[in-house]
Amino acid sequence: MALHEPLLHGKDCGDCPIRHRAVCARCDTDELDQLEKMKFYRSFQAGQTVVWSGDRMDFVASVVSGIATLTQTMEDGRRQMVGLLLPSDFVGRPGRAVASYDVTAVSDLVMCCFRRKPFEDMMLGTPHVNQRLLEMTLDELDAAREWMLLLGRKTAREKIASLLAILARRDVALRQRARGGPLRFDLPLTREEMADYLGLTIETVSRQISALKRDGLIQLEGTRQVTVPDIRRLLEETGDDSDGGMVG
Amino acid sequence: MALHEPLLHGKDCGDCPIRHRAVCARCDTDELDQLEKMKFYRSFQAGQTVVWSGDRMDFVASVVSGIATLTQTMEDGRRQMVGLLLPSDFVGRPGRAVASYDVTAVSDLVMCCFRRKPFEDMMLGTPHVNQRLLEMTLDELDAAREWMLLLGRKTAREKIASLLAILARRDVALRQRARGGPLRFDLPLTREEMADYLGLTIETVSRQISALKRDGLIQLEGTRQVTVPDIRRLLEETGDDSDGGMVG
DNA sequence: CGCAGAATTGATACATCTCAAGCTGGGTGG
DNA sequence: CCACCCAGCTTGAGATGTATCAATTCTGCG
Repeated sequence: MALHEPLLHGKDCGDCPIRHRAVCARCDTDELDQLEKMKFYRSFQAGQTVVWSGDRMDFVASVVSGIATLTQTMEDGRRQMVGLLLPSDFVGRPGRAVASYDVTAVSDLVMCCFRRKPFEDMMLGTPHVNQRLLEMTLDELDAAREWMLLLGRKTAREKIASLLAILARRDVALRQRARGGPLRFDLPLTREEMADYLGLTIETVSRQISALKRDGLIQLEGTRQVTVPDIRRLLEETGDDSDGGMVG
Repeated sequence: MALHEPLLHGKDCGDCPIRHRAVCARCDTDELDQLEKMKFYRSFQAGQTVVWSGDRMDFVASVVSGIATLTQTMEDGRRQMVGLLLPSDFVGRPGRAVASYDVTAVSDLVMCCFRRKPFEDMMLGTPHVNQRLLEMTLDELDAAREWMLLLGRKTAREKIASLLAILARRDVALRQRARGGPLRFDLPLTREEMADYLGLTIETVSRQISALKRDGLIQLEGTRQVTVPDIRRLLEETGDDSDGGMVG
């Protein structure tokens, strides 16, 4: 296990790629110093489990790079993904030492972990971590509620289109591409992971992706690289109000 | 409109039935005084809309008594309930003046409203409201994620059983009934509201309730009053791990 | 080159939706 | 006090979307 967890100690928060978006976003230099003392980095390979639901978890953490998933599993094996964790997202719950969900690295992953006790103590003293964490939690709650609409009411085609639109949007945000041009990005998830996220089977995911391809809404290079020639046409398939802030 | 909104000003926070569970739970007397100055009560009749999604909302609020729902509606009319608001639950998002969801009173409802601006100002100064709101938001996020599993992976029968179990549990908590005995409670929701909550049609809700009745898992008095002779048998139908803290 | 996991495709089953009647119970007006 | 009415609910029959089961076919990689 230690093999895959090289120590990245001493890395300076000032150079951190998620400094301005993570739970520490509002901290001043004093507070950052405090955090530095309780932090340590951990790395995971794609496919590794970060924690199992029900396990004790002595830290909370921010995703620094890579992607992780939060999933729930029923006794008979049915699985539902309940969160997709991207860089700067927060993992764990202050005040609760036991994980509520399985956390899995779907790509190579680096996390910035804070020892639970000092982190909780800090939250009592300084408001900045609290305020930022509240803001992030409210955002996650909104995202979860949007996903509830998707899971409860959307058709399989709408579900796939919605997921692709979200991934495309994320890429737009990252790479600041010109508006209106074709978008290209890599799917970070396997078909099975997409199925778990969307409440579908792997076969239905595959069929709907093929259908979107047939209809010219997307193109595929291999099985992972997606090109969206016209994002507006894809958005029309999501079932959402047109123009969710994505185009002009 | 004023007809249905009698002014309940001046009511003392000290006597408030949700004093110890709402967003103000951790406030000291000074902070309560501050809140008293920005608060006002509003009442709604069953069926009334509190706010429409997209509307400006100049307050945030706590449910004092009654039940409200949070719903999203798609352009073609498909609806998904994304939250059920019970006494002490919080409505609105600090820092956002526009409602994200439709809020509807499903029973007669009293809300304790705080004017937005002073409330937001207070959150910057004192940590207690912030801390409590974070805790409540994390609880809501957990509930939303549990609901994602239900919406994405559970069968219609499991969905109905899960909802009934939750309502039964809530009643246990309120009335502190003896363990093991039969439970009786009133459904706060119509079949249509249940359908919107569970991602089903009204007909499927009705059929599954009839099926649970046929199988002796529940009894019905009229259309709203439910008796659960053996809660464990009902819990077995939810698909969840047995014994979610409900029975000793 | 060939293998194993991932993905696609096909045929069929089945759960839930849709459309269409009825039913029920509580309220109202004659 | 009864007849009626209406919203909410139930039940039925048939349609449909997605799951299930079963082969193939890709794809990346040793």
